[in-house]
Amino acid sequence: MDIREIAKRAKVSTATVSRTINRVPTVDPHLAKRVWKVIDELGYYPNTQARALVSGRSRIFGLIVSEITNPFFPEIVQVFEDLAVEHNYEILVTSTVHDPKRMELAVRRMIERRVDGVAVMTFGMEESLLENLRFRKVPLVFVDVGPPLPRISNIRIDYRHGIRQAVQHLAALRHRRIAFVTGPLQLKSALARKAAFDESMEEIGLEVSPDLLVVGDHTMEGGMSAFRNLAGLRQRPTAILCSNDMSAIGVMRETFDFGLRIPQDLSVVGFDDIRLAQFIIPPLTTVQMSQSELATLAFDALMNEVNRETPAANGTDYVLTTSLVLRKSTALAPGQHARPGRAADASAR
Amino acid sequence: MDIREIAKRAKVSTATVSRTINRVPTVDPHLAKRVWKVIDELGYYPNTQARALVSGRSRIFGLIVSEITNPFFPEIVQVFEDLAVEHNYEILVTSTVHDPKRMELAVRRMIERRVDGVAVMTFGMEESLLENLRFRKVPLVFVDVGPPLPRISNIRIDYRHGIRQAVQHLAALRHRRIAFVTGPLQLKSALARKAAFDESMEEIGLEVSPDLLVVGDHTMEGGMSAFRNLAGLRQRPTAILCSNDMSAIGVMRETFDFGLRIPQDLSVVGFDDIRLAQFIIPPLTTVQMSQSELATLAFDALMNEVNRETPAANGTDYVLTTSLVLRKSTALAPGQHARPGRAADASAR
DNA sequence: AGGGCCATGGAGAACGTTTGTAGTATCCTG
DNA sequence: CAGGATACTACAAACGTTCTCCATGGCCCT
Repeated sequence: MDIREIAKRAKVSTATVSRTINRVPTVDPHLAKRVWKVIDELGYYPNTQARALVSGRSRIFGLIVSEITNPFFPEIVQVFEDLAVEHNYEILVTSTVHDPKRMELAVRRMIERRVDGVAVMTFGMEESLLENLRFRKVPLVFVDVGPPLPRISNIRIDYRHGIRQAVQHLAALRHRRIAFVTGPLQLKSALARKAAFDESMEEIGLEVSPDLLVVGDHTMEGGMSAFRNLAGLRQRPTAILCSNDMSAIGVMRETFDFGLRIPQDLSVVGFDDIRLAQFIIPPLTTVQMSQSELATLAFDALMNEVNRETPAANGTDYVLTTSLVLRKSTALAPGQHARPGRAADASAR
Repeated sequence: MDIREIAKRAKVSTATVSRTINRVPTVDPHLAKRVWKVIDELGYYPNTQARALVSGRSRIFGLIVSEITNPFFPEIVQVFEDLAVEHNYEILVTSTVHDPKRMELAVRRMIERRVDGVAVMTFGMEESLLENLRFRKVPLVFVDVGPPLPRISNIRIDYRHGIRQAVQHLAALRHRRIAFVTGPLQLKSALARKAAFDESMEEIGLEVSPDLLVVGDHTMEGGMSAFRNLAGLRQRPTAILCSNDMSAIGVMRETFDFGLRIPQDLSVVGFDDIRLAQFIIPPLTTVQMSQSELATLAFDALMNEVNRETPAANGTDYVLTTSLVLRKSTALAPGQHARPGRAADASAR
């Protein structure tokens, strides 16, 4: 069943049917009604591939994430899908699992399907492989790492704001030995988080000794082994800030085996605010980087680019800020009692 | 850049280029080489929509899940995607969020994109809306709930096997008051799990009092409130079997507030074996229903159907069994000491 | 040497839409 | 009532492939 069948039965030309479906205003309302009637009766659904072929727009957006099984991403996928559906777009999700081969393949698949744009939510892995897409003038949106070129948008994340709040929150609770568990250091976003931590500490005159900087990998296991390192220190930290929530959860899990209580014996702060963060015991204080806002910005960026007549020479930037959300995993540093004290001054030495 | 451009530069016809790309064996190796050279030089990628239009096969499979943010599903999506890529297929994932409207829309989208098959992993919600797909002769694969019709496959889940193991495991640990937290009762799979529990209990002569059957909703919050119900009982259960892992995790979280220790004071068993199950404290004993096997079966079912010359009259069935995986959330019932006793006999009264 | 067969390549018709352009009623204006 | 403007509608050419014929040429066999 195709558009011709509809045309025949409605006694009009295929052109009119097409125009009716696409709601071109010049078609006579009477005729349109007749056409719609036939369409409904026959249960006709237009063939998107034929449409795409002639119109040159596939109405598909690619969405590249690094690991869909990482709890951070499903939320993004969900929101992105919602928006896509709403705008009559389809999405092609792909999860690279940190494998350049898969990334390359994903790019090829997207080009073959002639996607109208691609959102790259891998936080700084292998963007070089996307050269091919750029070359073909496909609108792209990155998180932080996109080059300043036409048709390339960036969502700039203000890591500093949230991390600074977290550090100051801990300092206010009289923590002075604050550890930081980084993410994988080849990841740009992990580097940026660490930098934000360093700056925030320096700003309030707190020293961060190398002991207290331990590298993780953004997984729960990474957090667990990070804590084991930290626990082996002569002087353990009283608070740990983690580069993401999964690490924080790993840290918390490991403290359990050491018989430490959170937050009484140790404060823990995460980053991301994945949904799980509010459900663990105790609920995790963390820096929120809204996944739904991120997805929305990415989608809008693509949509804007698609509808733009002439692309901006240096692409467009969008900003996403982060901010601390307080829950139950932080408390006054051990040994500090809740009395007006001068402890905070010590940090100014 | 299209196939004609390649043809011109390689000094052959478009037919030959097409044959070369599709590796039709009748093309002279010499010529083929020449064609490939041009293709590589120009970075030509065939246009999938044009291909799909003429060949009548889109090489897209739909994948409908109920909630991608539910930790059970991302694993399925990942495995399904892997297989799809491997077979040069694309997937259209959609998450219905238990909304019939979204389901209906998803069906429309899939028909418009002319998918070659759809895997419906919603475990028994709103299959009626898929009538439209069946009508259009699109191969479908369901979990348990598909009707016996041509081109409709089913993955039959053997809930009983795993749940029976779980029940017997608990009985062996001398639990007699075993509670069951169900899923949402409109969900077929939840019903099947409950039925398997009932049967398994009856089989070993253990009574299941109505008190101990509490309905949950497959979420963590549901598990939490389920446990609150159970805790209010005159006689609390010593073990709780849950219809899924999220409920179990909720139960465990809530026991924490009641000052109960798991497994010493209460044994908990989940169902699904989501990845998270092994990372919570204590690691959850649960009935495994392998997500990757499920995804693999679903994909293969679709693939088989697509390649079948004449569809089987009643569709095809595949079987997935479940089985208990022991971790740390179960122990001897409280008050029972690890001595050879006659306690088990009591259940035979 | 001539005929027939096989291997291979090419022409061109689909596939189901959109869309520019040309055509035709209908209506208004003078 | 003629003539032109207006408001639609129909025709037909794309879009980029695949695939069915059909043609060509080389080779072998008698």
